[in-house]
Amino acid sequence: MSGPQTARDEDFGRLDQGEAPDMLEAKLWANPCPFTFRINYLALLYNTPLYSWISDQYGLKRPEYVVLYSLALADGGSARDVSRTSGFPKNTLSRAINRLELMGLIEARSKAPGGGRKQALHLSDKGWALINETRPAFEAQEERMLKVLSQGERQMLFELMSKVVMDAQEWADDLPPVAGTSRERTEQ
Amino acid sequence: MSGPQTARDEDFGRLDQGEAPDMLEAKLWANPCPFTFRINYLALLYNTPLYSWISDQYGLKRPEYVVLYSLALADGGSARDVSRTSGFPKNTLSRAINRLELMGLIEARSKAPGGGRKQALHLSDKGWALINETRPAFEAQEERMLKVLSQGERQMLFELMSKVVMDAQEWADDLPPVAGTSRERTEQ
DNA sequence: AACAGTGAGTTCCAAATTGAACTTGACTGA
DNA sequence: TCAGTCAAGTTCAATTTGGAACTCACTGTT
Repeated sequence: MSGPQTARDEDFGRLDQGEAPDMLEAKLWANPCPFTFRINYLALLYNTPLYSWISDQYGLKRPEYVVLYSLALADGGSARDVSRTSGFPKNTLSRAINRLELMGLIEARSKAPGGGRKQALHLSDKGWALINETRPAFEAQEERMLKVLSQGERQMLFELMSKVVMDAQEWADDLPPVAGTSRERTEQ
Repeated sequence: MSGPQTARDEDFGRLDQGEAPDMLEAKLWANPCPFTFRINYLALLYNTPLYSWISDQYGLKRPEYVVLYSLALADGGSARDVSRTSGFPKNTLSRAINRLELMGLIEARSKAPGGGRKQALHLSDKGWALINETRPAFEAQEERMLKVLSQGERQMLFELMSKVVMDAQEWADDLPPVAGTSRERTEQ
C-alpha cells in the first residue's frame, strides 16, 4: 500500500502513511463525497443499535417498527405514505402491516379484506403504548449523537439540513445520474 | 430500494393544499428525532438512484460497488475495513469480493485460496477505470444536493457534521438503548 | 516449542427482501 | 351510466441477506 498504484488515483487523495491505510480516515477526509458519506455513516451508527434493540425486545423487524413510528406521527396514513417517506417498497410494508394487525398493534382495517385501496391505518392502544415505551430510546440516541454540539450549533445544523431537505424536490426525482461528464456508455 | 420513479410531479412534501395528513410534513416538523430523520431521508434520496443506476449500467450490486469505492479511497484495505466503514456484514462482503475478483475488477488475491487472514485488496486497472467513470455521478449528486447552500453554509454544515462524526466513538458502541430494560455494560 | 486465544475470511442455510405480475377499488370523462 | 385508466395493496417467486458455525493464520504466554 505504500507503493504507488496505478496512475488513476490522482484525484482520490492518498494519505497512506506507513502501514495499513485507515479506511475510515480516508472516507472522512479524502472522500469526493464527504457530505453524503457522513450522512450515511451517521445513519448507520444511529439505526443499527436501535433496530437491533427493537428486534430483541419486541420481536419487531425494522419495516414493522417504521410503520408504527410513521403512524404515531401521521395517524391515518396509508402504506403508500410510509413507503414514500421511508423508502421501503410497498410489498414489504404490506407484509409488515399484516403482521402488525395480527399482533394487535394497529387497528383492524375496516375495509377490503381481500384487497382494497387507500386504507387509512391507525395505531391501536397497544401500538401507542409500544411507541410511547420505545420513543425515549430513539430520542436519547439522537440526543447522545448531538451531545458534542452546543445549542446554537444544533440550531444551525438543523436549519442547514432543513434547507437541504426542503430543496430535495428539485433533485430527488430527476436523476439522470449521468449528469456530470455525461460520457454515453455503450448502452449494451 | 426502488426509488419513486413514477409519480414525479408534485405530491412530495408540497404543502399545496394538504388535506390528508401529510406524512412527510409530519416526519419533518413533528418528529421527536428531527435530525436523524433528515439524515435517513437524505441518505435514501441520495443512495437509491445512484445504486439503481450502478446496477443497471454495470450489473454491480450495492455491496460490490461499495467495495470498489472503498478501495479507491483506501487501497490495500481489507474486507473487515470495508465492513466497519460501510455496515455490511463480512459474509456479504466476502461474496461481493469473490464476484469482483471473478469480474476482474479487483486484483486476484495472492494468498490463501482456501482461506486466509487479513487480505489486502487492490483494484485492478479495470476496477480503477470503472471507479473513474462512475465517480462523477456520485459527485454530481452530492453537488446537486448541496446546491441550495452557499459556500459558507456548506463549510458550516461540513464542520458541524464532522464534529458529530468525530465524536461518534463516544456513543457508537456503548448503546444499550436503555430506556426500560438496562443491560449492564456502560463501564467505559 | 507447544498451546490456547484471537480474529479475518468463508460456508451454510434459513429468513428477509423485492421486482413483477396481479387484483380490485376508485376516479375520469363523454 | 359505463368503459377506460390509474393506483393502492396483495401475492408469488427468485434473489439477496446475514446469523452462526467453521477454518485457519497469526499472537502471546509459559
